[in-house]
Amino acid sequence: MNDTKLIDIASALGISVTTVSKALKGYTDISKSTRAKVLEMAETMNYTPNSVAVNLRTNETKTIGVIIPATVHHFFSSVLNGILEEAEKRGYLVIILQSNEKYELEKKQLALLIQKRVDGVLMSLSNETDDFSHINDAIRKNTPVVLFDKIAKRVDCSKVVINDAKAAFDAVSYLINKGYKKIAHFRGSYVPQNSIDRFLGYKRALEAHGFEYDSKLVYVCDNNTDFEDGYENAQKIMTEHPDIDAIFAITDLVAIGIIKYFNEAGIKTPDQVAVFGFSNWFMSTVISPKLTTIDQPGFEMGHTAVSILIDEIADIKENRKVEHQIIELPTRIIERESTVK
Amino acid sequence: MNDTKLIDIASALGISVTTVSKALKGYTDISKSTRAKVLEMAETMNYTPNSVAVNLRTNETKTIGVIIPATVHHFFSSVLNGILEEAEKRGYLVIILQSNEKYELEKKQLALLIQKRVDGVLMSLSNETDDFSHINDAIRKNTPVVLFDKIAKRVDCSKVVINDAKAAFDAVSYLINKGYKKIAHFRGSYVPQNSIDRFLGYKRALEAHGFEYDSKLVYVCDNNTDFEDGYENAQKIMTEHPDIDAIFAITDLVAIGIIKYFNEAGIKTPDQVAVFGFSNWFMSTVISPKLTTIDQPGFEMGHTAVSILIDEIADIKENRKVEHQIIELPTRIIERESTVK
DNA sequence: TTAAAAATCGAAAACGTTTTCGAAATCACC
DNA sequence: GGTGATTTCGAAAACGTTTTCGATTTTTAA
Repeated sequence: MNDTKLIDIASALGISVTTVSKALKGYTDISKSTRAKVLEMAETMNYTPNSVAVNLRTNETKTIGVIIPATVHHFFSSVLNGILEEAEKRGYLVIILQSNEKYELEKKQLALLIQKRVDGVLMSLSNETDDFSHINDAIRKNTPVVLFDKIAKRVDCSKVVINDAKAAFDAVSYLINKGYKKIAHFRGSYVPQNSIDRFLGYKRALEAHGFEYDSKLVYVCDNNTDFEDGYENAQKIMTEHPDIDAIFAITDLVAIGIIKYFNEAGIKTPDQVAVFGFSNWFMSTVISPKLTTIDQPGFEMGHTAVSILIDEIADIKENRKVEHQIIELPTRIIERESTVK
Repeated sequence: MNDTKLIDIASALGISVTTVSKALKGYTDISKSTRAKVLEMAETMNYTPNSVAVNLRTNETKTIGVIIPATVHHFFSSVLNGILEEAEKRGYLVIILQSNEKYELEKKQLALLIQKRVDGVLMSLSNETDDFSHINDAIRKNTPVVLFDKIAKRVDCSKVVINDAKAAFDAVSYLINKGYKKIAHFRGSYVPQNSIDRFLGYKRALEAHGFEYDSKLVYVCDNNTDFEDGYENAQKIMTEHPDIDAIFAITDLVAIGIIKYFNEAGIKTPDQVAVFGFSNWFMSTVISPKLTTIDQPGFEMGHTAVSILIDEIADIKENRKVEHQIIELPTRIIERESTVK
């Protein structure tokens, strides 16, 4: 019922709270005999320290906060797994918050976390976020922040990302090298950085290989909860530009929508039109034909983000200067059926 | 840099900490004028209370813990979303832990959470768990626990579940009513309750409709991370029992594996063999033919679990007697292509 | 035997709040 | 102007630890 505290052990043994505390923490100025007695009594009384009291005294909570923009799905699931695993390994607990792509909520949640005295926070920015003062505030208050995936270049902190532009460049170059001639792009909406970067990678790859960029071959898919967007735009592009032979989609989800339409419309993939996705979500092996895509290492991203954060927490605690790192995780092409004839 | 505390406001205003605290919390024994001064000063000094100190004093953390057995994927993603949304609405933070289906880890994590003084915990049990003393311990220490999805009947606490046996019964009855005559079952491993219950539902449905149960038509799929298990067992059953005309799979994942094999082997679904899944994961609409399945309301499960937990927390705080509830969320059949000829 | 050194312990302050309870000041009323 | 009621404030204890620093005891060395 009532948990036992230091003072319970102390009075049971007729010694002071100080001695009990020191004995439990292995201080050397306690004799082996009383130390043994304390340990035994703590064991039988089933003592566990009250973390809240410890936190107050030591001014650290061994807890990190995580703010993700979107519903826990697909890519963020992997990141979350990486975060949880590494945090567990390092002895940290993790508090999760979702900003639902809202700047105001993100700001409020960050304030909540630092009020909660988390030792650090991991964030992936909402699509709306273009003011970063809340993040700078947190850092100024000595709560380190590391950004992952959806970052802002202008804020001075550690980041772990993939190179979206390069990954997209590679994808489109791959298609070109495979002999595809008229390659469309189904892009995301205009604000998020990775949407922009993937689009730029597409454009640059075309230009680098002497293809001319045609803005009419770029379609916008801004719904990222189901594949209807890809489906409908696939239908549209095949009436407007029936002679395309490949589509680079911003997301596996969009790519799935495309393939579903093609399958229903009797358009052969990849023979008539190849499809290239992005992220390597689980379902990309479920669809038929299996989807060629870019592997986005979510698990590693979570892992290294936590790792960097905890290192920075230690640096701050020890009054060392913290060196911000920008880690760019490698992506790679996963070649499957949707692009090989 | 250094956050401001009550005493900073107090000394800036030349009043006591007590008065500041009371003013901020709206006590009525503070004059409107000093209250206004305090509020303004708190605003300009950018005061936010130190939650750790508050927690220590008030003995509550406004935080709940969640322990899930498996990697955050598929079904648990939905549950997690429900949990996060409802917790946010009720003003609670949530700490997430994964037991990786290990009893020892689950036990350790639960201890960690109550040491952290979370106000309550939500758990879904690991497959290994068959001793529930850790849960009873938590409850005895006045930390309410509510179990969801993977529960234990023998522990006395609130639970939110679906009726796996009934859902399976409904699924198989549906197949029978559709005219399928020889229905196999791809079950899960032998320990988890829902694996057992779904199997029982299958068996009872057969018997209830005058079909005879044949244990040779039951195959075990105990790998729940990919669909290879379903794929391989589909291959196996079609050589051992080529005359089956339907399979009820314990999971959408298994069902996907079956369909993938059928697609590759030229076995028509549903014309030759119908396939019925379980859970209504996103990918069940990605596969072709689209999968008929049981909708398992993960989001609602998370929602109501949090709701019940927070109510119990309040009950305990107010010294009311807590009444444990067993909530059984409704499931329903989602009819798609894989079972309609 | 004695002085110095080492070993062992505990009082007390501190972390930042909240809340009880009593004191002081102000008010209302006759 | 005196009494009682009301308003307004603050001292202090409490939440459960950790850690400093000094006090006491024991051991060692001469």
